[in-house]
Amino acid sequence: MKYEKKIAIDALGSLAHEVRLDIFRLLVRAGPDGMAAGDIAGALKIAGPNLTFHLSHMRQAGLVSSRRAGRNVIYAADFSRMTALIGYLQENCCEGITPAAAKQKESA
Amino acid sequence: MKYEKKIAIDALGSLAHEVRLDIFRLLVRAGPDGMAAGDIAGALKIAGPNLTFHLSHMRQAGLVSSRRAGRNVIYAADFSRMTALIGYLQENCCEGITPAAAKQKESA
DNA sequence: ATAATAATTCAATAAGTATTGAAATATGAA
DNA sequence: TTCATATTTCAATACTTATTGAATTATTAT
Repeated sequence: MKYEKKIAIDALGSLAHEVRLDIFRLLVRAGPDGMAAGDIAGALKIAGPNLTFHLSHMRQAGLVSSRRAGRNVIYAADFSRMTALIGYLQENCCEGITPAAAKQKESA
Repeated sequence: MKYEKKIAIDALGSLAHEVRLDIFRLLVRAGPDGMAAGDIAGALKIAGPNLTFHLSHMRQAGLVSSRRAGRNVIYAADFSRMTALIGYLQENCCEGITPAAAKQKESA
């Protein structure tokens, strides 16, 4: 499979679950500083092991990064993967429908 | 769950599979006229029942529409769901990173 | 060193998704 | 009507993903 497509599918699959979408939105709102795993668990009421499972999934998909800070592990949204995904969808799945593509079409 | 979020998750899940992403991209390229199920199966080398399974999935998610034409059933991409998905992701998962949002931020 | 807190790993189970081949339905042609 | 083509339904199986509770590892504080 083409590399770019695999990246896109991994990101799509990672976001296609309520818990993970909630996590990602929370981390987007938290910004670059991110949030401790425990705080995410508290905010979304998810059990520890389940949270780890979903965060690992998202990290594998490149949607979040993590770093340790004392006994906490801080997770942060990785925006570049998100914008790459949107770019992929616009280029491959829209064909002149989105504003950006429509603009291109206009000037062609 | 919020309605808009459910719609987004369904669309994400529907696109998060190689076969379905391939189908969708094929239908996007085919345009509004769409393609007969058999032609999709031929182009992507998918067995009939499996194709039906994936197309049903996508129709349920609102990504494709279908109509019968003689003995063929024609499937077409539904662009509005796709653009709605991109809009959702930009609004909820990007926070001022995409060009559009950056523009808004600029003028704010 | 001991205890307390934070997070992860592990193993078991439950739940959901994908694929296949055979059978059924729908339409059009001879 | 009978036959051929197109698609779907069905049932079985295989595969993947999600959830839970118990045990483990990592870090800090006493």
